[in-house]
Amino acid sequence: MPDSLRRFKAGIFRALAHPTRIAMIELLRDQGEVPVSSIYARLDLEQANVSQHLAVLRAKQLVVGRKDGNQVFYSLRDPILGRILDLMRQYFQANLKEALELLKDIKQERTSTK
Amino acid sequence: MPDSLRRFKAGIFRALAHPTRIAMIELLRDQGEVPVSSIYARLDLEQANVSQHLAVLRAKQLVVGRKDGNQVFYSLRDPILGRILDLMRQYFQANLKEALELLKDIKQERTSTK
DNA sequence: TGACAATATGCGAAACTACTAATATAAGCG
DNA sequence: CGCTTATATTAGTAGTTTCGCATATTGTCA
Repeated sequence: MPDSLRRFKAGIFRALAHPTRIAMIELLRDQGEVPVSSIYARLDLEQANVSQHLAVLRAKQLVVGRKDGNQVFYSLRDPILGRILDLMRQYFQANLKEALELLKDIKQERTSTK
Repeated sequence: MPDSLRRFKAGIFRALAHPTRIAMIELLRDQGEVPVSSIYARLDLEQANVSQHLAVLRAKQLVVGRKDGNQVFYSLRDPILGRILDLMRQYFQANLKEALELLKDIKQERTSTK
C-alpha cells in the first residue's frame, strides 16, 4: 500500500483522536442533523471551540454543513463513521479487563495533572 | 457516555493516527507475529524509531510483545484492529471521489513542505 | 441601513508529538 | 568474563495541536 494512502488513513484517525470530536460525532450519529448551537449547548462547550473542532472534521470531510438561513446544520457525511465507533465500543468490551486498567490510568492523569 | 470513555477511544485513535504505525499494524495483521528487526527492515525505518512507535502501540495495548531469547516478537492483540482498518479502506472506497481530492492535498503538502 | 444572532477565523501561549543521535539493558556466545 | 546482536530508553529540538479570547463574516429583521 502506498504511503499516501496510509497518510490519508492516519489523517482520519487524527481527526477522530480527540474526546470532544468523538462526542460531537456521536451526537451527530444519534441526532442526525443538528445546528452548531445545539452542539455546544448539549456538550457544554465554548462556541469557538466547537467551531474549531468542526473545522477539523470538515477538513477531513467527516461532516458536512448545510447552511439554512442564519444557522449551519451539521451531519455525518458517511454512516460508516458510526460503524467505526461501534467497532471501537466492541473492541472496548472485548478487552474489558485491560481497557478498564487503561481507563483507570486515564482518570488518574486527569485528576492528578489538573 | 462518560468523558473518560471518550478519552479512552480518542487515545486509541491517536495511537492509530500515524502513517508509520498504520504500516506497522498492517504488517502485523498480514504477517502474524514478527520480530522487531523484520519491522524496521521491511518498512525501511530506523530501529529506534520503530521501537518508539511500538511503545505507543503497547501503551494502548494494541500490540503485545513476546520475548524469545534475543528478540521480541510482536503481534496484534485483537484482530478487531484489522477490521477497523478494513472499515477505513471501505470508507476510502465509498468516498473515492472526495478521498482522492484529499489525497492530492496530502501529496502536495508532502512535496511542497519538504 | 443598523443592530442583532449564529458561526467562523486569527492569534499567542501551553502542552504534546516525532524525529535523530546517543546511550542503556539484556540475551547469547566464545 | 568481554563482545556482539536485538531492543528499549533518554534527551534535545522542531513541529503540531489545543485552548481562550478577540474579531470577522454572514444572514435576518426592523
